[in-house]
Amino acid sequence: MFKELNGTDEDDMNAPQAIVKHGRKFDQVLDGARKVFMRDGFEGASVDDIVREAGVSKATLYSYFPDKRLLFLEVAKIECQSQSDDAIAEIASSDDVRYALTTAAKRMTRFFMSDVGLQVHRIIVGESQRFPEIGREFYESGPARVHAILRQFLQKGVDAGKLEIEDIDLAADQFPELCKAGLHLKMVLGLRDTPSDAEIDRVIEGAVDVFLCKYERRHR
Amino acid sequence: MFKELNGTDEDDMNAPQAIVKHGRKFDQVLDGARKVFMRDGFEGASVDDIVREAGVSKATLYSYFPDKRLLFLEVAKIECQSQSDDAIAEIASSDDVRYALTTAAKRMTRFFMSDVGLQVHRIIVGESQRFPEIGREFYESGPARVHAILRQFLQKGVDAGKLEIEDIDLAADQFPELCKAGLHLKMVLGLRDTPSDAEIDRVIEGAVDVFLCKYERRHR
DNA sequence: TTGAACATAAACTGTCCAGTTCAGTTTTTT
DNA sequence: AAAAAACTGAACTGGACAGTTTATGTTCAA
Repeated sequence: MFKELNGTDEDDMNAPQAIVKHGRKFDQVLDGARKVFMRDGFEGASVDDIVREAGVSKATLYSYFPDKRLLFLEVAKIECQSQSDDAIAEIASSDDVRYALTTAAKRMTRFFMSDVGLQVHRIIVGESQRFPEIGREFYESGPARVHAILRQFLQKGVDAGKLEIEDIDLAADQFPELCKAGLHLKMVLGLRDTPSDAEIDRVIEGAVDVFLCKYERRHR
Repeated sequence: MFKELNGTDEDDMNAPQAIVKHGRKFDQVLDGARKVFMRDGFEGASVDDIVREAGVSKATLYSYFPDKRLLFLEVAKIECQSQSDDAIAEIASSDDVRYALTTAAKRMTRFFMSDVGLQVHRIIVGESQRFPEIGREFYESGPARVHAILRQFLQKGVDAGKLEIEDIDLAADQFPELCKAGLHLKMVLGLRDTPSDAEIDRVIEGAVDVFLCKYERRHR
């Protein structure tokens, strides 16, 4: 992705970023930007704040990134990737369906409720109007991957005769929603503090209960 | 709400707004602001746009509202109220639990997916950092009321022996989440167009199925 | 019909901030 | 060590925009 407009393709084989140029202090810039964007949002973050935080001159920043928007997109992309990467990993590790779902749900939910997870969510939602591509980027690298993995897991359960699901896509959409019950919106709006692990566990247990009550194959 | 800080309580009995002053063109201002805020978001909307849209002078606007933030808060408050008012109304009208849930869910969900509903959601989420009170205002007048009504409905079902629920608050949180499955986030991020009624009905049916499978009392 | 309250247009102030420029310094390469 | 490339800091530009002021016009109640 982001390959489209890349006229000057400096390093052929391993171009992790395009459009943006690299240099010695590239990572400093990215780290500073990440910190400030996550703290203040897109509008709230000034480029001067970022260069101060990054310990870099403004000219350097602008030698890497053509504008603030692209810098933000880069940061957001990285956050989104790290999200789904450590949030799901291997769900299929157990053949006890309930246990596997519970474990995956806990990891996922703890990320949803983390400071970074919430702030990414806030910014993406708030800016998705202004930057439509950021909404897609986020969706593809987060929710869509969760959906795909869950879908595959559920299909396996069906094939093994453990689950009974007519509409797997719907089910794969329902489960993550159930995991948010009551907590997520309140957190996003800043109406409560981080739930304890016990609280999350209770919600997850409820989610798995409801989910499996419907979809677990009746053993007779 | 918003009564707390009202030092100068001009009209005693019927003070629909406080802090803000009234005048002939008050509604014009509010309508224009509503339109522009809903189109462009808080940051994206300039006061000059609003007065142009409202057909009113800037000075007039500032004679009603001390600043842009309060104007936005007023508009948001009105939107939030209208939200829950037409979104839920009377759920308890039927004693067929499945039918009542389905009907209420359809109304609720259609609002979630409407342009206004989505835009309010986007703006509130995006600005809840900057204006913490707006998050609470929104939550109280929307989701919290849904929760309360649903809670009451479920309790009635339990009392009547139709439902069997250990944790009613959790259940009342789960149901609205189930109704969003797959659709809401995609809509918020602008990744798909408004779902057809049929599509919404399918999701709702799935939500009610899952929900009642767990919580409907087994009749034997 | 007069005067008080309301409204107007337009220019103005002050601030904030993205992005640029450039002369000079440091680092890397050869 | 010399040349090339990367980086710096600080000042500057230009534009956007919230909020104010002023001088003038309109409405309506008494």
